[in-house]
Amino acid sequence: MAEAGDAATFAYRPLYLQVKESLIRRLIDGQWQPGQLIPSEMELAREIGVSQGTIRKALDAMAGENLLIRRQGRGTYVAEPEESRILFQFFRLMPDSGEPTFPTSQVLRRTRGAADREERAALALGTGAAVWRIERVRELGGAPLMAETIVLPAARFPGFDALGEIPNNVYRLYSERWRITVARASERLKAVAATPDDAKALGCPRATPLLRIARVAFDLENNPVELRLSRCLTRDAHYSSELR
Amino acid sequence: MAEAGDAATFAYRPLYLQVKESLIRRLIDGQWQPGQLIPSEMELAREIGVSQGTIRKALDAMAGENLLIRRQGRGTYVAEPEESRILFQFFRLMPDSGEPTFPTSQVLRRTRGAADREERAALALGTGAAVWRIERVRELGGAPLMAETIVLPAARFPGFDALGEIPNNVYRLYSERWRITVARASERLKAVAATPDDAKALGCPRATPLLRIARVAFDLENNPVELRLSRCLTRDAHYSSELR
DNA sequence: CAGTGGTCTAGACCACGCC
DNA sequence: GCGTGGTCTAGACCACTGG
Repeated sequence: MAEAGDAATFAYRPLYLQVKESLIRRLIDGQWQPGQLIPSEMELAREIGVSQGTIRKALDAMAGENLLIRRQGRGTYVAEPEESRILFQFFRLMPDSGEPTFPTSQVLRRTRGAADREERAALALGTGAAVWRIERVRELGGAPLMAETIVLPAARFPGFDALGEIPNNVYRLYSERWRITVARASERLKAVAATPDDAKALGCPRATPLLRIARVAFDLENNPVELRLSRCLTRDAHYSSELR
Repeated sequence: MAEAGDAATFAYRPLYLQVKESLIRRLIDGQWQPGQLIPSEMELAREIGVSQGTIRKALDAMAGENLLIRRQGRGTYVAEPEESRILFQFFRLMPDSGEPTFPTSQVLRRTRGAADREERAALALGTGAAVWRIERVRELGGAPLMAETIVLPAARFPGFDALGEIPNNVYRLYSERWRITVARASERLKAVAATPDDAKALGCPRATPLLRIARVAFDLENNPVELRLSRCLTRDAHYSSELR
């Protein structure tokens, strides 16, 4: 980290970004675990050999990406996939009135098969790659809200079949069981008509308009790790999006 | 700005936030106009009587909210509602394949009336308040994409009836004609069935599933200034949302 | 070449949480 | 009272832009 200013005219990267990447590497390697208190700014500055201000810029950037949580007076922690954070960060479907709540889940099926064309494209898989598929219904206040299909590359989730019950918060499961951190996700929304299967699962008439959310989730190294297809009833709920 | 550290234990506001608010005030007052080059960091620091670093934090925060555009070597500019920025910032409906494009608009109707319950709630209006309503169809590549109703509080848009043609980019119109800057927007998405009117405007069968976007746009002072109801065909397009 | 924003440093003080 | 992150300052140098 001594060659801070060698800036070969091209490929110049600010020091704080280099520091940030080296710290993200510690998250990827598992050297820093979710929930853990990391060293203070002063300690990191001494260890890495840069000023406290440079460490600060790196940590602030990581906190801005929800990888770290900074708490004045206490320290800096590695972000955890706990319910409330996931709810706020990754779950944009809100009841029309009342507070956002985490829906319950009921798993219908869990199968293994060859990834189809769409799944291979979304998950960057080769032909013939195997995937796990989880189908579940999620309810809010006792009423069905969404039918969901989660598709996981089998290669990234070894021992998936040996798993007992699948919990509601699967991102915590990915983290604890396979050390996979979901860092960001990209969603594509469309309006579709309920298929007979959807109608049955959701208890709605066939061809009811549903909000279809196709989500691809990415890990810390920006590899796609999950494809999720949700078909949502939006009679009493909506997808919330803030633009600025 | 001399009493930087009087911090009455409660109601403490960091200096850079106070500076930021005073600079936002210059935008609201029109002292700084869209597109204008504002004074350099050093000049502002001297004028306001704080360090360059504090000015920087304020300007960076404003740039993060897309109020300013900073360009190394050139200076800091007030953001303008130009096509490409609006497209990127406020228009999340993308073709399934190909680059995002700004759709064309054809205005069907322009009427004035009393705001209904929903409009009053969204725009924070009192009973009996008047609104303008613009109904238009937007097309992409010659095919109808969305039917849109724009609702504006008449009080905020004086002389609206004297307006000639309504341009495609209405945010630029708001800015140039009424000095209203749209700083952020909040959207609620649902799936609905096409009404007969929608079906006619969009040239689709009745009851086709449509993506319904209800957007409320806010000005620099965080007052709602526009309600927009869009019903979108999502056969060849989708709403894009990035979560991190 | 001068001027701008961007980075980096070093040091002081403040607000906060915990003991 | 101590250690943490948060703010504020001052100054140096770097990368980029335009004349």
